[in-house]
Amino acid sequence: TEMLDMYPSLALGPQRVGDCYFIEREPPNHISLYPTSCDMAARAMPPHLLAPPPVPSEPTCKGQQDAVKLELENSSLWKQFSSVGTEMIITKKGRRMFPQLKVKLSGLNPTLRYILLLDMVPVDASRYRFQGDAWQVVGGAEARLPDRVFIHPDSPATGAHWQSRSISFHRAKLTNNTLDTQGYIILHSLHRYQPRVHVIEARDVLRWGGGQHSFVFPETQFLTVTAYQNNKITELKIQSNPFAKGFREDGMNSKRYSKVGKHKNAHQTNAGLYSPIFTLYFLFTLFYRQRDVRQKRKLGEPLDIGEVNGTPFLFKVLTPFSHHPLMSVSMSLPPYTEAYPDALVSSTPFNSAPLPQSLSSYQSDLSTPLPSPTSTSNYSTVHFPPTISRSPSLLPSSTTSPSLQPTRFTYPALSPPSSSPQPILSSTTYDSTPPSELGHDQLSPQTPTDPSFPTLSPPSSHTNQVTPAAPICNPTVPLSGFNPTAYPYPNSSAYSNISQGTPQSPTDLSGHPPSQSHPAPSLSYSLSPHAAPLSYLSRRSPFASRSPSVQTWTLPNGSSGSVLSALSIPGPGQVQAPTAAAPFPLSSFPQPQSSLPNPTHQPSPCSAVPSASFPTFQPSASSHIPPSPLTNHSLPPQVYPQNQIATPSTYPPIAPTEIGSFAQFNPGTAYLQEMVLHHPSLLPPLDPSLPSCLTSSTPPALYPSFSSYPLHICQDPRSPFPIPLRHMYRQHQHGHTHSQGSYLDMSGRAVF
DNA sequence: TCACCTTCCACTTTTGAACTGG
DNA sequence: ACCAGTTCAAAAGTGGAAGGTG
Repeated sequence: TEMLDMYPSLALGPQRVGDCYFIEREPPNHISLYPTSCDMAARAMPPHLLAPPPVPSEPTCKGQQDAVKLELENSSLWKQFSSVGTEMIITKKGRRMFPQLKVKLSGLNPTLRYILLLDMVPVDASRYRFQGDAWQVVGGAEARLPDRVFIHPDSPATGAHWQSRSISFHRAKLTNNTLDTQGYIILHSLHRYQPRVHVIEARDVLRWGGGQHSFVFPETQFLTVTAYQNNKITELKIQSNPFAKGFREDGMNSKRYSKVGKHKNAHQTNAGLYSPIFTLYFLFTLFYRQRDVRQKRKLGEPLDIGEVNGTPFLFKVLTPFSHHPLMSVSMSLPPYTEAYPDALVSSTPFNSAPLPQSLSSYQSDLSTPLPSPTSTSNYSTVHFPPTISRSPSLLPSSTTSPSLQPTRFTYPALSPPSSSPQPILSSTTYDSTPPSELGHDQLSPQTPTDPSFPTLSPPSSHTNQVTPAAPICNPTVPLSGFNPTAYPYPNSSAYSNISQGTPQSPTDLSGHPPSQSHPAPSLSYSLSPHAAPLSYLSRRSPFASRSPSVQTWTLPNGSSGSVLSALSIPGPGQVQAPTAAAPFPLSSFPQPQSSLPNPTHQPSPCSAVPSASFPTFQPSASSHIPPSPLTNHSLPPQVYPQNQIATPSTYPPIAPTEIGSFAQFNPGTAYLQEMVLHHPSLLPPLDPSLPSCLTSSTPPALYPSFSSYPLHICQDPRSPFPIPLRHMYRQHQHGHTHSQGSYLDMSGRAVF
């Protein structure tokens, strides 16, 4: 009763008792490094036992309409760091991230509850070293560590709650202590990681996963270090991080001028970011009313799960041992054992998703629909051939902003099938660079900026004026020629442009109305049914040229262009097709345009896009970049049948390749293509009978970026609960505070 | 010797209990 | 007794420096 009071919509189905939920990470090849009994049991269970009957959803495209969007609020700051090569300190005791991951959610059902998770996935399988002002690959990555997920302290909270404020994951800590017991996210030093944010619908404590959306912001990639390697990063950190004020030489707080100007700052708390409730009692709140928990704490009474109803509930994260970027991935949703109330179903965007594995749009790279127990034939599986990445080195050539020149990175490149290197971008046309977004995110005006990001250049114009990018119209290129293998994850430049996309009208980049003019190209197969058109703008770094111009790429639109707007993809404009030696055929697609007047101030759009769908981007330090095999568009598009699993034998050798600035998120290993597989026993099958927003030409959903490390939510048929909630509660009592958020490790333990 | 890591330091911000007043 | 606002010491978050480790 109390629980129902707390969660009015909570309706505990009898069959749920004893059930156990997991957030599971599964290796692409379904080989779990840490297979658990629960997981094994789940897999052993017939699909129909795991996947409840699909909830009758409205035959509408509401899912699209209400597509969940996640925007990176402090995108400009991230871009500044990424332009230099973001480094994150990891310590034994745990270190927070800076910049913080600050996002804004929208598109949620205000009445439903959601859980926000943060995790980190390796960007590649390499270890790096900072040498000669550049990051270079020095070997293979170390064995993957137990994955841990940071649960936002507000979780679970209603959609209204999440949408009413900025969401910060600043409390998440990174550690290099593999034996960490605090539950911090364990990372290897000198490795590259990509943060991911997951939004999971939690209708009630026993029914998670009504919808699952994962978001990735390429500009948030970082390299882990125990001590800063690049002094440019150090400078940026000191200038940007309030805690580092003591190291600023200019100002009253400089420790060199210690005792001077020292003052306590008024309470600049993050009030509003975190509710005083829920947080650390994340799981607890699933069973208790907050006041009950407080009361028990006051009385010193232990909180035992048995006091609730004996329903085991847990999240589990499985860590894939092997994580070759090309490995297959699988994702599953928690099956529901009972249909949601119609009202709820209709009110939630997730439920309307017709396809089981839709990577819906770029708003969210993961949108998991309700499972269907009867069908498994529609699992969308895309197997991408090895990604070829061989990018020409990019060296800072300009002195425009010497203090923050892009750091060169050398990434391992997968051997291309083709021996003839092709420039990813052989020729570029530029338009005016949008004004800088400086002054944002605590950056001082003097903070050197890297022109690599459109928002930062030109350095001389640190104004808030918006200089809308005026992408040159790109001749429509048949998408049929689109070769997924040639399009690794886009670099940050593209995103930076996207985030600052100028377009504001619903016309596509080529001036065509959204969605019809251009038939879905062959690429569409790799896009989710909700996939939106994607365009990229890349600006040449001032380092390379004083004549800023813009490259705009538009990817095929897998479905309606309306979704694209969520990505804040640059607008109107046109697509500048790569000229000579274009890595791939380009075409302009309908591009929903942002309604925001000032694109440069828009939060960074989530890059929740299938990595394979991104065109390879080459930092344009030079317009005469040596050809890259990766961009060899002569390679025929390869479409793999669903359920096809990539075999390690297909992995190309890794060869060190300097691919330019970290900030550029160079193509290649940074975002390797991934293929999608669905867990046969856990994945909700696609019900063909369900209404779909997809057009007949729209291929099955493609699992988006970083699908190699999917976040799984599955139901375990067995009830044993490895760790009593009371234990977690006690941990909390003696450990972190509620507001610190909570972590889940691969073993299913919640660490507070 | 070197790259990398750990620990400590001095600084700052954040936090929350204690206090105060209505 | 309760609530809201303020105060302030402790805790926590910073990068630098020195030393340790392999």
